[in-house]
Amino acid sequence: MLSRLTMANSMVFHTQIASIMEVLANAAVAEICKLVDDDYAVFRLEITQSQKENRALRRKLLELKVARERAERTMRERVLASRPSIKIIDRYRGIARGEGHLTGGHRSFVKTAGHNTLRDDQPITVDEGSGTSTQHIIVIESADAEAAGPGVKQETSEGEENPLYSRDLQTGAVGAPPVATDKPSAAQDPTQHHGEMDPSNMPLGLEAQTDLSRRDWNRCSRSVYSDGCLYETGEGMAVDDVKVEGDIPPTWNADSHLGDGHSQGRDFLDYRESLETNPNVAAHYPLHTLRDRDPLSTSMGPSDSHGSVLFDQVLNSNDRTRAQAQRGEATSGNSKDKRFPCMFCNKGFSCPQKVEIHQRVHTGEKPYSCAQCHMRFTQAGNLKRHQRVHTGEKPYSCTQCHMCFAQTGHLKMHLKVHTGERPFTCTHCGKRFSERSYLRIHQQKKHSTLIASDV
DNA sequence: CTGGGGATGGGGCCC
DNA sequence: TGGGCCCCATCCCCA
Repeated sequence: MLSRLTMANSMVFHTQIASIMEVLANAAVAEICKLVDDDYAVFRLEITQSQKENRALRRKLLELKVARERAERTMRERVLASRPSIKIIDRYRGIARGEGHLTGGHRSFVKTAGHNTLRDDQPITVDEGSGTSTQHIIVIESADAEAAGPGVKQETSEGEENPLYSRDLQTGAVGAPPVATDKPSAAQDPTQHHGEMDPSNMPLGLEAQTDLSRRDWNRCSRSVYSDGCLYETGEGMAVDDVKVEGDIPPTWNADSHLGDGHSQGRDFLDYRESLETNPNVAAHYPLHTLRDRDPLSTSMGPSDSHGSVLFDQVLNSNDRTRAQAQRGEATSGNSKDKRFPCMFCNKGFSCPQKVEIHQRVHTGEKPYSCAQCHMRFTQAGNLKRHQRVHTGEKPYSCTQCHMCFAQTGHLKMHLKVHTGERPFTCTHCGKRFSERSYLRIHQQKKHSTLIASDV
């Protein structure tokens, strides 16, 4: 009886143990499930956020492409309006519509602003939001052979004739050669020593830039940026280290111009804006390569009254080039002696260094900085000349009076005061001026309507 | 008219 | 000898 009772108690005990174990196990499982659910919820939240970010980035990328296409179309229309017989169909149009692919078809080079090592078919890495992508930038080219009129040479793939040396494409309707109404006679005009250049033969840029010409330039050009630069701070000369492989060019360094009265923050923005509306540049400098260099991202400070200086320079550079061409000063890209073309405007130069210097007009790079005032210059000679401002040196003295000048050109101008030389004659009223700029100002003030009608 | 700076071309030097 | 590199003169524009 006693043993039976003991056995019964034992069974009850075991039953209770089993029950407790089951409860504990259920509790453990429930806790584990709860943990899993919590983690899953967090995981889902993260995924959702990532998806949102991806959508936002995709939308941003699309907006960039649309904006780029719109800017290019605008400039293309302007170009076509000025050269109605030339039609240019570019591939970006197809890209923006999703008809093309950045990596397909013809490939071309891309030059990131501020660094000159160029190679054909060189991929670039663009930051388009969260990630990076490697793209081959397509040079705008005439893709629609039927659209192009007779005589219009289209850019073609590698191995074809270098359009830089081809004048075939220059058959568009262009204006008559400019009439130099503000010029003195050839014998009088001191500017007539420049080479001849029919402005109508200026390469359009959109069509003329070819892989062949670029290779020629690449082959012959060196990268000054990879050379490093010297400092002559002791003499007030300083040259920045301009190794800018894919980085912000020194010109746009945040520490270069903050508060010095020559902030280039907006300069660059304006410059970029000009590039975005400049078909010559836009064809070679895709906007994202420029946006990657947005100085705002480098904490560039706000601009000042000088902010649009570079903007004007860059915007006016093409105008100035055009004006020089009209004066017969621009050099031809097809000359044997001018076989190094600017990748922006196709203007030819005799050696790679000239191209390097010239292209600073477009890139805004100013590697030479003054140690006294932080002014920056594209050329060492200009910096050297500038430093006379600080030294007070005026080595050019007038033999007729006590005047001294820091620049020889100023002395030359000044001498006309004594000689009375006035070689520039207004064709409208006959008034004579010692300098072309005076004549131009005079005509703008007095004969603006006549000038407009001349054009 | 002066002064400062942008930009180009020529020429000399060096490798 | 030719090309790269650098310096300088020069023209030009603009304030």
